[in-house]
Amino acid sequence: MTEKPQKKPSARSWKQDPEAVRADILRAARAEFAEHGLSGARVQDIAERIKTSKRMIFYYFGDKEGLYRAVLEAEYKSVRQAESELNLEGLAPLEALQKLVEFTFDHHRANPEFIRLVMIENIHNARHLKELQNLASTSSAAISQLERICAAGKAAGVFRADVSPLVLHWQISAMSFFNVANENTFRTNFGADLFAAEGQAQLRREAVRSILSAVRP
Amino acid sequence: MTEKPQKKPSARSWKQDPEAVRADILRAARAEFAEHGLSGARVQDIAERIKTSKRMIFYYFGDKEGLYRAVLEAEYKSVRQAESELNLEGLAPLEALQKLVEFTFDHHRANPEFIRLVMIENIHNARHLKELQNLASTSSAAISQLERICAAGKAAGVFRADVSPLVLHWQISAMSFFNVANENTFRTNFGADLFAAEGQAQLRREAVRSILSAVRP
DNA sequence: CCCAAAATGAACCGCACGGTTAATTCAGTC
DNA sequence: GACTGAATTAACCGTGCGGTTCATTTTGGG
Repeated sequence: MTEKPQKKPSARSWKQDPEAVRADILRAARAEFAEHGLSGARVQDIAERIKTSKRMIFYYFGDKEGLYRAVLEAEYKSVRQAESELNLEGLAPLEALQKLVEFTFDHHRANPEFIRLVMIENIHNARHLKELQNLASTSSAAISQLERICAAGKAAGVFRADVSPLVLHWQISAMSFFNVANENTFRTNFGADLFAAEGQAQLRREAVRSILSAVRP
Repeated sequence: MTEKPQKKPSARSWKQDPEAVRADILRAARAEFAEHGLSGARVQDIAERIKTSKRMIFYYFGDKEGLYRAVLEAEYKSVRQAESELNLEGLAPLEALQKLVEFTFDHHRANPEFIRLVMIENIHNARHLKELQNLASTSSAAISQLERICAAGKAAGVFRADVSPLVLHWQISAMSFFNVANENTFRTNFGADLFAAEGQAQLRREAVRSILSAVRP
């Protein structure tokens, strides 16, 4: 379950690889927190997911909330990293916007654990997220992408003059997030069709359509 | 905190009003579950919110999950009731659709406890919602409203021929739900502007715009 | 080889929390 | 006004869980 890349290949090294243990704990904790929430997660169960003891978790992360905070921070960093790697250079504004919507839609779908952590964090009124000041600086790359796209779109006359990048981000996030976050209640209430392959393709197309048609002058 | 309407005004009646107690417990439990989630909620705290004992809760609802289920069911019923009271008779399709979006947006904003219960239920993969077969029959009134609007809109030639009421409901719900559910993380990441009065008005307008412009032929 | 510091293991602790037992009070009935 | 069943209270219980103690092993430096 846990290969250790150990930077210094100290030959017969057998145990004692703090960084790998830390990383293992983080992964296991992410899964456990995403599955059961903060109060629902059991420290014991996190330890049992990997080959370590409860003791180690408190040793490295202090307490349960400290571990939760570490998971949250790592996850946000990783997601923002992925966001920043989307390259929209050289695309016309409408094309760029379409690609951004499709990317966001797909990226949310591909990262349900992150979605669940954000849901959980909202249940807690973002109390823990607020304490992560390291994150404050790196405000999402998606916003700056949208700002560039909007500026270009307005300059080219293909966007309304009063489109707001922030509102656009809100709309794109809303559909992409809801699609994953509320899948279970939605399918229970209205059937599973929208969550099969064709249904998802349709929702993706319609999300693109509603965003693109809303920015037109 | 808890006036009792007692059907039979038996003069000096002092206590012993089961229905009122049940209703009190339900209200207190809704608040507690909405605030802390299923595992985070404390039965003791629910009892302390009103003037009753932990024992009463188990007496009336069996166990913690039974109480949670009762809260969920009552809340869904109440929300569907409110939905069904929206009257769109005599409006042109586009106007009707606009009213429906505005109503949904406002209704979500006005019922944060319901939103939080749905979030919590999604964390639990809708496990408890699925067990509420009483609800299965009464599938949302919003869908049938949308079906009527879409039929009229297509007949009048103001809607695309392939708009799907279900997809439309998905989009409207997504924005309305996200707006409340993710307020805390969104404002932490991107500032509070969108959640002040003017910001909310703007989001409401833009939600309407994106839906209306997406159904046009 | 020795020693201090870091890392780990095993067993333990206090208590909060869901749930129960058993006794008491109330409302209506004859 | 004694009887009955429903409603209510107070006290209790078992244990799961977050967190700790203490001892032991491993690592790296002189």
